[in-house]
Amino acid sequence: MNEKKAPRGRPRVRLSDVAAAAGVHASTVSRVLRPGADGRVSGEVAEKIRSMAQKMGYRPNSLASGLRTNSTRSIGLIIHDMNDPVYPPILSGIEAQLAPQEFVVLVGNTGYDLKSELELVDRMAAQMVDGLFLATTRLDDPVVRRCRDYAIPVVSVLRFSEDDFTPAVINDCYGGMRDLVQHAIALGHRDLAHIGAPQTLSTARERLHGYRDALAEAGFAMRNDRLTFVTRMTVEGGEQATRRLLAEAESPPSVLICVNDLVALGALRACRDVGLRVPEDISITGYNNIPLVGMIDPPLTTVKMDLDRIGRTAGAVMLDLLLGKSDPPSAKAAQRIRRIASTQIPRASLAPARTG
Amino acid sequence: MNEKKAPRGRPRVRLSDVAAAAGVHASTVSRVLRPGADGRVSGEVAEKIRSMAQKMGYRPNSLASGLRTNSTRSIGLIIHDMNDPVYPPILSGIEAQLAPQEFVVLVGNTGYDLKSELELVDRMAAQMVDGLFLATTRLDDPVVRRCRDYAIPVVSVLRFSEDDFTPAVINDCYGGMRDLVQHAIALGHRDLAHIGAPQTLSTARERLHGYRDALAEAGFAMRNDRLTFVTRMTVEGGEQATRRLLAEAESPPSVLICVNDLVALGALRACRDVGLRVPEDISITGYNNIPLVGMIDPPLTTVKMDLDRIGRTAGAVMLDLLLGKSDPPSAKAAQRIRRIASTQIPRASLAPARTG
DNA sequence: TTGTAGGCGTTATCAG
DNA sequence: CTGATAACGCCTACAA
Repeated sequence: MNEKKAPRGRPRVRLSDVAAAAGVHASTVSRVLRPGADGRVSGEVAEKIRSMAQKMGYRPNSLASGLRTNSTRSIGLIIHDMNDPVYPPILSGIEAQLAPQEFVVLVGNTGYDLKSELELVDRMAAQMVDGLFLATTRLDDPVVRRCRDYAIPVVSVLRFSEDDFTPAVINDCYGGMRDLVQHAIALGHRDLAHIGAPQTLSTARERLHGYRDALAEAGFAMRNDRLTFVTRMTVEGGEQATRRLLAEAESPPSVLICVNDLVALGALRACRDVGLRVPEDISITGYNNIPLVGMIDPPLTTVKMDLDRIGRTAGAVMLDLLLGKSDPPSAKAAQRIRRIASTQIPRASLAPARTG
Repeated sequence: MNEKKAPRGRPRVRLSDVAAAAGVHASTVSRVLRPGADGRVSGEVAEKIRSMAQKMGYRPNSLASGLRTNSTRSIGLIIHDMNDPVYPPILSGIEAQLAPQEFVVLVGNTGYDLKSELELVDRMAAQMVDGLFLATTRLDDPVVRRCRDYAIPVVSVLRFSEDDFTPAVINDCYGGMRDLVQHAIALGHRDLAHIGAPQTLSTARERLHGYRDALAEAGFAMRNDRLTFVTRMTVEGGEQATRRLLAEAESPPSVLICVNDLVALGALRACRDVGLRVPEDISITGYNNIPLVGMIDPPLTTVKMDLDRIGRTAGAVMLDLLLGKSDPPSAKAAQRIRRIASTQIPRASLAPARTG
C-alpha cells in the first residue's frame, strides 16, 4: 500500500497549485515569487499569492526553473583531498560568500588523480553547475582547458594557471616565503636548505622563487646540494626527502625551509631519526599553519595564509563573473590574479643560528 | 559581438542533435545511452549512436532528465563545520562510495546554527537532492522532522536521532569510552573526572555512559564534583570547563577524561596554566585522534574512530535506501543503527597513576 | 526494434 | 497588470 516511488506525504506543491488556489494564472505567481521579474503585479494580488504560497508550503523546484533559465544556483569546488587542512577554511569562505545568494556548493575530491579530476568536471558539468572553483590548478592544466571547452566559468583558488583568462585568488606565496627566509637570515643562518615540491604547481614555484630571491638579496648562492623536492606534500614525502638530503650532504644545513607544514613535520621526524635536535642542531620551518602545529614539540615556525579570506574573495570573484557585474576577466589582466597576504608565525622550531 | 549569456563555443549538444546526426529518433538515442532502458536496440544502430554521441561530445543534461525521472543524482551532506577534522574523512568515505554510481555531493556548513541548518535543508530540498546525510543530528531533531515532512531520505552520520525510522551510522562511542576508562583504571587511577558535552548529542551521551559504566564496574561512584560540561567542543570550551573544575575542587583529579581531542587540548592548556604537569601530575585523554595530536607535547592518548568506514557505510546505506534494495528501514529496527568499532591509541598523556 | 506524443515544473514572450 | 502559450532537454508509455 506504499508505492516505492511515492513515500508518505502528499505530493510536492507546484506553482500551478498555488495559482489555482489563489485564483490566478501560474505565470502571475511566478512573477510574484521571483524578485527580478519584469512585469509588476498589483499589491493586492501579490499579497494574496504570497500568503497562499506560504500556507501551502510551496517550495520552488530549482530543477525546473534551472532548465528554463540555464542556471542551477549550484557551483562546484574541486580539491585534491578535504583531509588536507588547507581546504576546509576555503570551503567555509566560499560558502559564506555564496549562501546569501542562495547558491549551493558541490564538493569533489580528486584523490590527487588527474583522471578522476576530469571525471569530476564531467559529472559537475552534467549537473549543470553555474561555475567551478578549482583548487587543483596546474600551471598548464588540461582541466582548465576542459572547462573552457565546456564554457564553464572557472575561478582558480590557491593556485593559478598560466593562461590569460582564468581568474585566480591565491596566497602571496612568493612574498610569504621571502619574508620568512629573510627572517631566518636575520637570525644568523647562513647555510639554508629548501625542500620544495613539483614546479608544476604555482604555489611550489612561488615559494621556491621567494626562497631564491631572499638568498640572492643576502648574497648567498642557491646550492644544488641544499635543494631537494618531494613528489607529494605529505609527512611521508617530507621524511623521505629530508633523509635523502641529509644522507647526500657532508654536514646538515643549519635550517630546513620546507614547502609546507606536513613536509616540515616529516623533516622533523627524519632529523630526529638521525639524532639531530630541533632547533638546537637544526631549525625547521613550514608553511600553512595547519591546526595544532603550534602545539607540537617544538612548536613549528610557519606562515599563515588567510584561507577564509581567500575563499571569500574567490566567492566574490565568482559572483562577479556569473552576475556579470564586470567585464570579461581577460579585459583586465592586471586584476586576474589576486594575491592575499600572509602572516609570519614565529615559533620555537626556528632558533637563532649557532655561532661556532 | 559576444552576448553575455552565450560565451564562446557552440551551444551544448543535445540528445536530439545526436539523434539527427545518427538518422534516428531521440527516443532511440535515449534508450541506447541509458543502461536500464526497457526496449532493446539493435547492435548496429546502438554502435552508430554511441560513436556519434562520442564524436559530438554529447553530455547528458541531468537537469532535464532529473525533471523527468525525479532524481538528480545529487546528495546533500550537512555538517557543522568542515574545519572540525572529523568531517573530512567522512566526506571522503561518502564520496568514495557514491562516485561510482555517478552521484555528486553537496556540502553545507551550518556554523553550529540551527537556523542556517534549516535553511540549508530548504536550499538542498529546492535543489531536489535525492537524499541527505545529516551529521548534525540531535536526539530530538527538528531538522530530521523537516526532512521527513519533505519526504527526503535521511541517513544520520556520527550521531543518531531517537525515532524509529532514521537510519544512522555511528562510531561506537559507548564501547570506545568504556574501554578507555577501563584502561585508565587498570593503570591505577582512582580519582577520575570527566569533561562532557551537552547531552542532546548522542555521542556525548554515549561517551558519558561508557565512562559511568566503566566506573561502576570498578566499584567507583560518579561524583558530581568530578563532572562538568562544555557548551561547545572546542579548545576554548575545554579550557574554560577545566579551569572551572579545577577551581571548584579541593584537589585535582588524577586523570581527566575529555569528551574529545579539542576539549582535551583545552584541558591541557588549563592544567599547564595552573602549574600542573601532564602527565606527571595529571593525565589527560581525548577522543577522535585528530591529526597531529600524536605529535604534540605530550602525545595525546585518545580513541580513533574509523571515519572513512563510517562514511563508506553511510554511503552504502543511502544507496540501499535510494535504489530500494531493502525494505523500509523501520521494518528492521535492529539494523537501523550501525555501530563502527573504534581503536584505542595509547600515548604518553595517560600515564600510570602516582602511588602515594 | 523503432517512432510518436505527451509531459516533468518553471519562465519568457507575446497578447489582451 | 494579467493570461495564454511555448519551450527548456529528456524520458516513457504506447503505437507501429
